[in-house]
Amino acid sequence: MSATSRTKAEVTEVQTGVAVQAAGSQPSLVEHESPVPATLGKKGEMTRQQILSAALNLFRERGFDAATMRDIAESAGMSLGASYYYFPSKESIVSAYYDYVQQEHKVRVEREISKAKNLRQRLGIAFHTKLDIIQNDRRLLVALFRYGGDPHHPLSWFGPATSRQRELSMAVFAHALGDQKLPKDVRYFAPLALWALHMGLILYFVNDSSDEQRRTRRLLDGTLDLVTRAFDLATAPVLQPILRPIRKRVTELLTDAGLAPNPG
Amino acid sequence: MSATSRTKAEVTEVQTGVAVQAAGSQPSLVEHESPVPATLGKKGEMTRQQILSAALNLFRERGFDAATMRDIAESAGMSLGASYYYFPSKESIVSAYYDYVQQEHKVRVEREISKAKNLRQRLGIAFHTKLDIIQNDRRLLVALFRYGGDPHHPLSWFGPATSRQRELSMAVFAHALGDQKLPKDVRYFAPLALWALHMGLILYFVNDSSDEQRRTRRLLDGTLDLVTRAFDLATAPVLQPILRPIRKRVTELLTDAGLAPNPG
DNA sequence: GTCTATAAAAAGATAGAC
DNA sequence: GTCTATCTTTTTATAGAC
Repeated sequence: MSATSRTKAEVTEVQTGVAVQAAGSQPSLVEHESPVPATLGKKGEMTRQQILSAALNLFRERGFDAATMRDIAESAGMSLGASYYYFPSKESIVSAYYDYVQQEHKVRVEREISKAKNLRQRLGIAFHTKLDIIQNDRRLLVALFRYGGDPHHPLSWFGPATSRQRELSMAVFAHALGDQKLPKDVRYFAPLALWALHMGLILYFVNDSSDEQRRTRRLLDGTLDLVTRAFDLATAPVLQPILRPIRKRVTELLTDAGLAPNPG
Repeated sequence: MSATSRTKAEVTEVQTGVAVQAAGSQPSLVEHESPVPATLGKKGEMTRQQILSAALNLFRERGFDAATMRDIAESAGMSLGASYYYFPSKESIVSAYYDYVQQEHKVRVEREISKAKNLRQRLGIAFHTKLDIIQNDRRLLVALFRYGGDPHHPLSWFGPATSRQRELSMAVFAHALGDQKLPKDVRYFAPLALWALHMGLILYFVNDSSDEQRRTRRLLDGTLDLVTRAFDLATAPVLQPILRPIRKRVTELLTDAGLAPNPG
């Protein structure tokens, strides 16, 4: 379990959610395509962060449904109408959170990836840091899965509205793969496969009631061992006569299914 | 909590919801376990079917969210209160639909499985009949995925409330496997794997806007070709030195993750 | 037993004053 | 930018007719 040794300070940063974000390298965690006035003054930006922070705390405490906009507004020390001024809907708060998660994931992986000595460790960092970031947000993550099956909903994982977040996430996994020697087709689809795997693990994670979700961590480590072995097998010369036609077929299937990255 | 030994008074209490909140538990789950209240007379059963039918039509037309209980009741030719007498919530209608799907799936597979001449064809029947049944219900199926990530919700795929449906579904896939010669561990986890695969395909299916979802059908056929080949490889003697330790590891992982069927 | 009619409450969202 | 007041939709619950 390599990347799981978060310091307390870092965890606290995640828990407050607002992420003190040392020296504004990025403008804001919360620049979604939401109709939020781009012209938020310094004070307005503070207020927005207050609302976001209060909302995330409430989501963590009692879940997405049970936390009402009235509660959020009150907890942030303002009126209901004021909070709607900053977030057009309850879901847009979740979207802002998700943007934050992606940004944080990218930053952490880029920071820690150099410590890894092989593919297994790089994958470990990519996956474990993701879980680290969302460790305390299982009740909130429910809202992210809620619209997964609804292709027309703005928060659907498959919809166009979240394509940016999806691609960012896949880019992180691609980065974690590094210059690993892999067959061309494997390399091409690996980020997608890893993204899908990580979504499945998050689904398990959300449902994992074990202490600090250690079960998910064990499952993850075991799965990554197998994934690494699979990558090894994928390059083993003796197996190529068997594997190459299979890879070819898989590539055709995924492409025909419209699942190829960067379509068109 | 035995769903079969329910007195009439208890059922009424549950359905009106009075005793539910007092107890603080989730007795409404019994609705999922006994989809048709035994206390309904012949006429009542008709009425229930009317409501179910009207609801499904509306769900298909405008989706789960847009169809209100008032619409459903009106479409079924009765009052709001009457429909609540038969279904304690909108979601319980979805649950009834899902019960129907399972039952229909079982019946169809049992009816058609004898036509198949090999494993590939048996799997084809198992998967395609499932898609046949839900072919026109993509907008409705959204509601099935909605609570997938919420372990405490009665309709969560992973929750105890839906375990019966899950096991029924896996049993159908196990039946489709027939007496296919497979390693013991592979056979043990195959129904779970096939169930998971079929859930993933349904997720794709729901998001598939191609004509009559032909894309999903193609993806399914290609995937089943690969699955069949995988089963072949799993039994190929020359590959056992490589595969056996991997299978062993996978078995350990799934068992430790609590994903083994018939736990305990 | 079965159903009608209606009320009350909750929560998301908005309008307009300041 | 922030507030108060209000709207709208939906669900839960119940009284009581037949």
